[in-house]
Amino acid sequence: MQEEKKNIPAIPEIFLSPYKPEETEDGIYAMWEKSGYFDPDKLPNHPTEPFTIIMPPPNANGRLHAGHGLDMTLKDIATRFARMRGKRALFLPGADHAGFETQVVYEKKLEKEGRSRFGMDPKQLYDEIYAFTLENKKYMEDDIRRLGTSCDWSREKFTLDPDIVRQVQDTFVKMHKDGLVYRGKRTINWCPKHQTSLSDVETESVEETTPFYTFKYGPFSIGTVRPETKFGDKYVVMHPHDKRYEQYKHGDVLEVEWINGPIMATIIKDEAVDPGFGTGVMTITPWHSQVDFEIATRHTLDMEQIIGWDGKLLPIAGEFASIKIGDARSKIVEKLKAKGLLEHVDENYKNIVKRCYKCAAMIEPQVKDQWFVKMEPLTKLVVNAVERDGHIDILPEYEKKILLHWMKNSIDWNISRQIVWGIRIPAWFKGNDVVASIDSPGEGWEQDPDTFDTWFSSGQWPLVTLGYPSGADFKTYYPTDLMETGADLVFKWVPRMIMFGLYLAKEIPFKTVYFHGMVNDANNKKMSKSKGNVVSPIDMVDKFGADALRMSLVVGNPPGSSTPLSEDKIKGYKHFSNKLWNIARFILSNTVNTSFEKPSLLPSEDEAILKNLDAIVAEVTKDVEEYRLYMAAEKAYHYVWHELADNVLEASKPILSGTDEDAKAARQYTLGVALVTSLKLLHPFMPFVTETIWQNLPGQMRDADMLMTARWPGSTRTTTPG
RNA sequence: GGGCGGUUAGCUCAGUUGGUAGAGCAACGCAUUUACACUGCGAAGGUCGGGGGUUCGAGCCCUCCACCGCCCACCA
Repeated sequence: MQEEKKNIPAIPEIFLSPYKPEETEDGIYAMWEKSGYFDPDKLPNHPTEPFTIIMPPPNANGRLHAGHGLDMTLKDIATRFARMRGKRALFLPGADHAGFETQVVYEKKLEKEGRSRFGMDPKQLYDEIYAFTLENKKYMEDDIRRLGTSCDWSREKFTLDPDIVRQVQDTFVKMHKDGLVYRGKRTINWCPKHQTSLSDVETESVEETTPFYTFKYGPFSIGTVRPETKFGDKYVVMHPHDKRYEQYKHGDVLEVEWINGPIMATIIKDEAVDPGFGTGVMTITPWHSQVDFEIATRHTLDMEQIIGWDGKLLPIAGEFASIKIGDARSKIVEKLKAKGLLEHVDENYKNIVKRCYKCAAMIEPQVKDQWFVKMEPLTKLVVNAVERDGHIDILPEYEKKILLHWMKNSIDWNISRQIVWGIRIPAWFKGNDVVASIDSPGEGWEQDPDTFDTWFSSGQWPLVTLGYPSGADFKTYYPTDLMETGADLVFKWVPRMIMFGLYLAKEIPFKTVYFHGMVNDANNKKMSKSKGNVVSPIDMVDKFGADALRMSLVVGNPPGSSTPLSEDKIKGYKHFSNKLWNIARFILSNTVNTSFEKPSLLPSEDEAILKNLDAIVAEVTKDVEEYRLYMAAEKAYHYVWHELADNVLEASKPILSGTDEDAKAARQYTLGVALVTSLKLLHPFMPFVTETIWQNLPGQMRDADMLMTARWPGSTRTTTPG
């Protein structure tokens, strides 16, 4: 045995033990990064045809989660493929200050320390969150590196970089001039805990069972689920054609006994009332209900605030003033009952309640002066571009329907946020005058204290990261090739980017949108902290290597669908890394000192092996080109393990140990081609193990110093390993 | 209420323009030989949710039904 070991030909020592990703990955990444090849302008051979992916900037307030793992992997596969195909491949990384999200995280931290943002100096709060974010940003960036992401760090952008802020503010000023933003007193979603307004996509509608009360209101019976808002209800509304109430005329006034004594009620006839619901009569609270607000606007009725910004009843509530609305309901019902005004309670009534998507506090509709984006002219641009011109591919295709449906039904977008963590809105007030301008218009003007909704700035991300409007990168790399992001962003982000791209640059910012689904736990259940089934991608990298994680996220995971992530699956691909490692070991140890010259006459068995390999190369290439990455990965995997290793290598053993020197040389050549081609095919999916092997190949097998910049295989008939 | 998916092996899911049903995991049997036990070989496992239709041919296209899931929504 010992004697035989000595006869094993000399191959690099690293192959004598199993593949150990934990010992090589960091070094390989450092080598790539140091080479400068992540920067497309520094690539060898100076390619000209650009290929661009802008990274959806991860929130800089924490570590990456499993979804980010998938996110980075898919984009990195596309980037590495493009780079190997000789494109000027740019993958531009970023970090998101994530306005409201980060502020929520920071407020929790403050709460733990027994502090509160209310009453804090805004500047100090901003600075504290800034420091907190920068610290976390580093961890997030390290995580991106650990996954093998080949992005150009020299171009990294943060959403609060001065040039980004400047351009976002410029856009606002331009939109104001174009009449696309306006200041309006409108119903907004107000979170009383965080004391800020929220856009519709930042709220969650949940069905809940709430008692439905019917009260006596003068001669009428009115229904409500929110008695605590009813103090100011001095309008009673019914449908104009409702025969039951014919005797009451629009504008009639009558005195009714109500919560805190008699009030004067005015009859309003409006078609918004459904005569078939309840008694067909309702009172309205315009300040705290969208529907009521619209009715009141139609008839120019008074509106009065009942609930304060802090979620407590205002003085209009009389004896109930300063009580939190959550506690007020039962007390008010009791009083109305005592006054004999409670007619009926339906305990099983189901209605939709809106809650803050971060803290689940009940959203209080409030009327507030806010900045709104006038959506209709902009969504029209998007619908035209997406529907008619078809200059955009959306994967999976059905997401296009969802996107268009949303664009066709969107309502004006509230972009004001009452938080400090974000880009300040460049608007100035003096008395009743309003000016949109980056700099102060002069003496006595005060800037709007509000900041932009985070999607207002990230909606311009593909533009601003490339230096719109005049940057050199913008000219070279815009529009980008691929926007790959989570399917949950089909509303929040993607349509807004298209909107801004069309509005500002007159071009859709990307040619293809690829939506990935959720990464779930092994049982395909949503990961959540409370369920304790969260899998950290970095833990998996530590345990099985980045390549194994990447493969397990990609294989069998088509666009749009959710994928289960299990340790078993990742372990399986770690085994595959090792399999590839041993394939290299076997081929190298059987080809020591061979020149890899193509023999003048190739035996038919070798021809067949190469022909088969060509077919796989063609299929994988086509699949990646058409973004069927899940299939490309599986095919490459299947070929390498179950064809190359199981069949080709096994069949080669007798030839390699035989006495027919011509057949042996031919097979050595063929195996060399097969190894090099396999490494290239797998590189975009498994960059670390393939590059590690590449670095240990003899020079005559390599066509580039780094596999990362090697040529993507075409037909093996024209390829030699050397 | 509106929109969008899904239903294929025990489990998790692929299946590109319609052309002999696939993978991984699990389970079963066998095997230590020029790489690899983080292995190899083999066998087993499916009336593709149900009905109807188009077609020479349907997992795939059309239609109806059932069940599961996701998203959106201002009936008080």
